[in-house]
Amino acid sequence: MPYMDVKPSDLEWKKGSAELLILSLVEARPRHGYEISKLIEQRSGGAVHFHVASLYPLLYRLEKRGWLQGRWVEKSGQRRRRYYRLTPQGRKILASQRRGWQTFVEAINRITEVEHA
Amino acid sequence: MPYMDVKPSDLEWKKGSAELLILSLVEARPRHGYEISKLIEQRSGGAVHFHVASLYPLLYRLEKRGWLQGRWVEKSGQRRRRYYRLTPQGRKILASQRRGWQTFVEAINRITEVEHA
DNA sequence: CGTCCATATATGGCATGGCAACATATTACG
DNA sequence: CGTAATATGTTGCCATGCCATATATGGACG
Repeated sequence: MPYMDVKPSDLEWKKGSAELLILSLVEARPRHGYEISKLIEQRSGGAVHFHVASLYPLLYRLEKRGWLQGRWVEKSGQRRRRYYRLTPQGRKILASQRRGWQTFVEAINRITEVEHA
Repeated sequence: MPYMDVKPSDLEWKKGSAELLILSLVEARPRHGYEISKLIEQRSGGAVHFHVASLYPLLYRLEKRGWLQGRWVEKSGQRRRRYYRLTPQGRKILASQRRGWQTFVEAINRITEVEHA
């Protein structure tokens, strides 16, 4: 039976938000993919979850665009990790996306507000 | 040259928000597709725009799911219009989606907040 | 020492949903 | 009569996220 799930949109809302999330999380310091995915879950209290199958390809895309720069780090007693840091261009994009997200949310709120009389 | 657009996500953010927008707009009274698309543009100040190629198929989906009920209305001096009204089930879904949207936005904001020291 | 779990990265194929482009009608206005 | 605004509709493409699966390492436990 399809459409049993009352909230299919919860899944769809995520689309496009991943970029902003990742850029934000590597703003303060470089992080690796797995760390980013854990942070998203923790900080959202489980409300938002990005699968690794979405995350890694997205990291490659962001690096390809020059917004992130990745670097392999190998430490004894650890599996190799690829740390991504925000490039100057990425920093500009992040600022722009933060503004855009605010504008978007305000617009959605304005439209979906309960009509008063 | 690809990726010239600094904000590809602005387009992606919309994905999934359309359901909430439409359900909200037919909450107070029945509306037809064209009216809904105009309202979205007006109330968002042009920040959000849904193309008809997204809108009409979505209206059919929502009707198919029993969240909306459509009805043709013909008036002299007007092209025929299909007015959609919110069903009782649709009303429940709308309430649920409003809550879900709030939760989602709060989660995103929490994750993307600038880190304080 | 073997097994299981958490860590960590990677990929092929699928589903969803918005968009561009195109298409059809009707009414109003000059 | 041409053009714009209104109003609905469809086909095919593309971007993005998900599922399932795969590989590899280290630590804990028995």
